[in-house]
Amino acid sequence: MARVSIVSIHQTASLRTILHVDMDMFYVAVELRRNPQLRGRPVVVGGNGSRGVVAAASYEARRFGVFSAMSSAQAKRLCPQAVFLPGDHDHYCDVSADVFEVFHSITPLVEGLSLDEAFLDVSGAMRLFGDGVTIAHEVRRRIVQSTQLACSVGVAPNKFLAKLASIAAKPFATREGVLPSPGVFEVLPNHELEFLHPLAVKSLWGVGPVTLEKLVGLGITTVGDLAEFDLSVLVAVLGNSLGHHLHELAQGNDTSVVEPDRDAKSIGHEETFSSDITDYQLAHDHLVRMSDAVASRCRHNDVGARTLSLKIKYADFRLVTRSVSVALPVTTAQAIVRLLEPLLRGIDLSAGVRLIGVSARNLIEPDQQMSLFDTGMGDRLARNLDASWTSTTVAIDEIRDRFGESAIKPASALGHERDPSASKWGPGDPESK
DNA sequence: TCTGGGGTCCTAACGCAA
DNA sequence: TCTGTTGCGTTAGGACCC
Repeated sequence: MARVSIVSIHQTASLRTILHVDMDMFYVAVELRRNPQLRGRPVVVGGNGSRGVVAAASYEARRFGVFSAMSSAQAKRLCPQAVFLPGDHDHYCDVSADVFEVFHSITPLVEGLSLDEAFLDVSGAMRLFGDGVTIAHEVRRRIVQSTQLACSVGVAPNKFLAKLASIAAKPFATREGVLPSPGVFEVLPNHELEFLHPLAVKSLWGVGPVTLEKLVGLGITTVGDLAEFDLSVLVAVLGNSLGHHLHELAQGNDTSVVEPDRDAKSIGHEETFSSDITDYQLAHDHLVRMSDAVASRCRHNDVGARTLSLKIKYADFRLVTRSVSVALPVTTAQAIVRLLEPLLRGIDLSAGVRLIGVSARNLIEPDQQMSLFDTGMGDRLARNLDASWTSTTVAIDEIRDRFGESAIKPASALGHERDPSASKWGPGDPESK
């Protein structure tokens, strides 16, 4: 706790220097490192099947209009001569660990956003290493030395601007060739708006296709337009949270701090099938396999899940989710399957299922579990508690045998006397609506 | 032969308890 | 005892990010 308060006091100091480091075409660069003969050629990493998408494209491939998130099929049409690689997530994780080791050699205040990018709060490291730009060059030098990989670094007084600055620091692919990149780009204090206001409004964090369409409908195309726009209208159109959020960003304001060691909020696994599924038994087999993958990661992270979700994407891309919460966290595949099985049975598979996903949310660490006994269901369980319940592994059968059917109902129903003829799964049951 | 897989955060509706 | 209010947890869905 003491460390957290020191971090927050330090980071709320009025003048911060934040770095956003983004590896250049990370997955592709890692592949080129172990296959140097591919350098200079268009290379695409991503799902290779008929339903795959591009995870990363080399600058040479981008010249042909290939970008991440595009379907692999379209990428092949645009650039048939590209080398398509399936991707090796485990290897990328290993290389990412080396990159993050470099970040931690500069400052402990490192917040990873993904395998290949992170925020660094270097406000406290400047006495040792020099100003923000000097540190940015030092980070680049150390990463090249340690991994032979290139990165781009944005330097700014807050996270949001640092993120935009790193984009400005990146190489840019055009049809004619790849423009050289500065590698480091700084947004100076008191010059934030000069940098920010000419940018397209879609470059703001939180503006995706849907929000962009609404903003364009209001006549807003640049960040400058947004900054001048009436806040009350913005809130009316975008909602309270997003309206205020974007309005603040447009003024260059972002008070969020660099948060090291953020715990995962959910653990999930999902798969798109090469052909659509209509058979319940087959769907059930996939459910078991994915539950096992999720449970295994939960145990590896030493957490139990109080909420389990099932996600189904139909052949026509309609998406449905079903979830169930339990009083005590689960960590076994058996328990997850027992909870999700009834939800899967309630879903009509006849339209064809393209994707099934399983995720664990409401994650609880073993030492937090005892706090469950302070509330609701916990009181009842506690009276029957013995030492074995401190285990993180709780099988549903065992809960049912020892505490009755109500113990596996949603926590909202716990402690309430409900009509036994009412829905087994409470208000979330689609059958009960 | 359009549209992955890993996540986070927000909102609305609803039921229940105080 | 009844009713309305408020707050909270759960559930479902949507938008967004890399």
